[in-house]
Amino acid sequence: MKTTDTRLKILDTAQELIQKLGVNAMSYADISTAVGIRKASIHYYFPSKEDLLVSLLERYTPFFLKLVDAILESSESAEIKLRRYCELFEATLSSGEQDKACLCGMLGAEVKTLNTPLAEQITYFYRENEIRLTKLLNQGKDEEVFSFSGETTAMAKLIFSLLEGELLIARVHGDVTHLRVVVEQLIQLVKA
Amino acid sequence: MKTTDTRLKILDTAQELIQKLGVNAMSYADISTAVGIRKASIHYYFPSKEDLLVSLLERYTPFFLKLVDAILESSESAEIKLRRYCELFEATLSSGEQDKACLCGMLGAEVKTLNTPLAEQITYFYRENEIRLTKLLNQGKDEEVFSFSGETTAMAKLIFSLLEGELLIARVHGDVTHLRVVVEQLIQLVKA
DNA sequence: GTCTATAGCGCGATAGAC
DNA sequence: GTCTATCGCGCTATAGAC
Repeated sequence: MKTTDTRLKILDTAQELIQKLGVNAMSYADISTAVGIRKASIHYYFPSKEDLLVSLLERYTPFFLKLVDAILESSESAEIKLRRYCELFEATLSSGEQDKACLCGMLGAEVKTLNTPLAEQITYFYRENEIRLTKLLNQGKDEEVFSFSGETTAMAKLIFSLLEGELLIARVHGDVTHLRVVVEQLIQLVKA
Repeated sequence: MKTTDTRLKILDTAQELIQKLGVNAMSYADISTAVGIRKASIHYYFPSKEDLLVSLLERYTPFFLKLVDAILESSESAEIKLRRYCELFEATLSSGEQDKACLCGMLGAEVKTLNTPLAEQITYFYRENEIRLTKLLNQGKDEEVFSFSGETTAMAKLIFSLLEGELLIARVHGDVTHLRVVVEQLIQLVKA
């Protein structure tokens, strides 16, 4: 149906704008231009900006976690799985017109300007990623393809923060290579 | 002199607000309230917001790099130096009223809303940190206190992105421990 | 469901008195 | 150097016609 189509276009555009510019630089005016409707029409679907952000996260988090779960449930080796996981971040950076950070990385930076329900949605995304990384790392240790000192949970936190940070920093450098180099180094570290 | 004093108070307040809220959520009105002067008076010192941001970076980068250089030039072991470097980030997170990210981490997230001179000041900060970390890591390898596979430059990039990312993510989690755990894990990795 | 029109506010910035 | 006053703009949001 046409109505849902508009809703989706609004969500897609809003997400792309936030990943590029940040929440506070994204406006209903920007969205309306890109989608080809008037500002008022956006308010029909999302009365307030906060409503829009909540819907955005309700869509983004399950979507991303499903991708992660698909990787975890595949029959690849743990090393390949970790590479695939990192590629999800690389794909974000270089998808579309490029230069996009993780939606939750961006929102995290500006979290102090958001209300608590939103903040909780963001921490949920972080936590669930750390959980899945822990699983992946444990599996790699069991398979004896990973071998690193320290706790797997600590290592999971490290990897997630690394990728979120890398997405922001490689973007500023204007250099996707930066991310690839770091991912390769990370793989070295977990295997060693 | 009193005039310089006001200028400094404006810079301090602006920096703190950006580290908490982001560039686009920081306003002249916020600064004026915190400093106890009127908006117009801020424009006397910094005609435009961009002027203010440039001055902020012209102060922040040398200040931070001097701290790093002091660590590098000390007579500690490479491990202690790396810990000290990480503590600079931890101090940022938990200084003042707390919950502040790195100034250049924040600006990096919102870089697409800034002009190129500013963007270059930010990449300069990143690059100079990576250079110093490379030096530190090489020294640790020479001392045989560090032992990790892969290039030192790649490892330097990894560490810097990790710390910048960690600052943002630990802040959202509202948990300084998160950063400490990750730093400890990092130390394990470079030594192993 | 999309539009025009507009309210109401906060923003960065400037002019000019003191 | 700091103030009051004000401009013009862009923002989120709402009312009401079609």
